[in-house]
Amino acid sequence: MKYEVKDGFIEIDKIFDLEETLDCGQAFRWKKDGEFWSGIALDKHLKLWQDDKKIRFYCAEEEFLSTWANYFDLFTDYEKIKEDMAKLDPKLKDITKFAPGIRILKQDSWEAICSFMLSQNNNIPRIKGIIELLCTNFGEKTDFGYLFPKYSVIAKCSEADLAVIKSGFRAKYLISAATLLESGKINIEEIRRMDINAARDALQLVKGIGPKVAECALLYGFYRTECFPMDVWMIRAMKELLPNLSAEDFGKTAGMAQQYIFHYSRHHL
DNA sequence: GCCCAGGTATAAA
DNA sequence: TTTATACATGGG
Repeated sequence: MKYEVKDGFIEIDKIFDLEETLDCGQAFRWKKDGEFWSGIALDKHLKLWQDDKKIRFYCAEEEFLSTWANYFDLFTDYEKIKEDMAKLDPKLKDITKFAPGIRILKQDSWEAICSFMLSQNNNIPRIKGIIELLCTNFGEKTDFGYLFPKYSVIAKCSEADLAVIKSGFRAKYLISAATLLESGKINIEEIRRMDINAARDALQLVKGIGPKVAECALLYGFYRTECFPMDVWMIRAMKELLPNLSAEDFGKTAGMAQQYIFHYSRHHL
């Protein structure tokens, strides 16, 4: 990973795009303010900037290397992934070109579990709003904003306590996940080590996690890129654009491919 | 007002 | 085992 240490920021070549990556329905806490993107993830705050040639990370070199380089998946060659996709089906070339700067973020597991439980039967603007309320009401306050709340805090909550986040019927799902994690009946690190089907089964012990949310949580929260979340958009895309392809055809890069297809289908179907 | 949203739990067939 | 319906809330 090539990078330059400048005065107050780390600069890299523009090997991905901030908007396409931070606002494509995989993460919900990044905001654009003026010419900067900023957000809180992994209990840290980051401000970012980009132009046609460069991306800047406003943090120390140590934090860039220990945290953000991995979070933004900078060690993975997405150009190679897109080339392999184009070989699978010529239509995939147009699909990747629509948002060539997408990357799959390596998000916190618990936050991803919550985010995609909250996403069910819901729309992206409101998902963001609910997560914001969840953080401001139950997350630790820092000088740079509210952290994503720990599951130990949510495990102590009643549905009535969670009414303030206006998540509706999804509140009990958050409590179910938090309680199972707090009790040790499911464990993030164990799920990380499981084979993919055992991991799916473990997550679906939570009330509120079905096949789709489990797939999202494993892709975005555990970086299991063989996962291929199928929602209404993906079902339409696969039917209309790629009827001769299935998730298995993408192999270990299914999740990456899915994100390009999802983004494209939301804007073109 | 109306429709519907990156689904799932639950009941019924 | 497959299919239908309720679900809380608010964005568009």
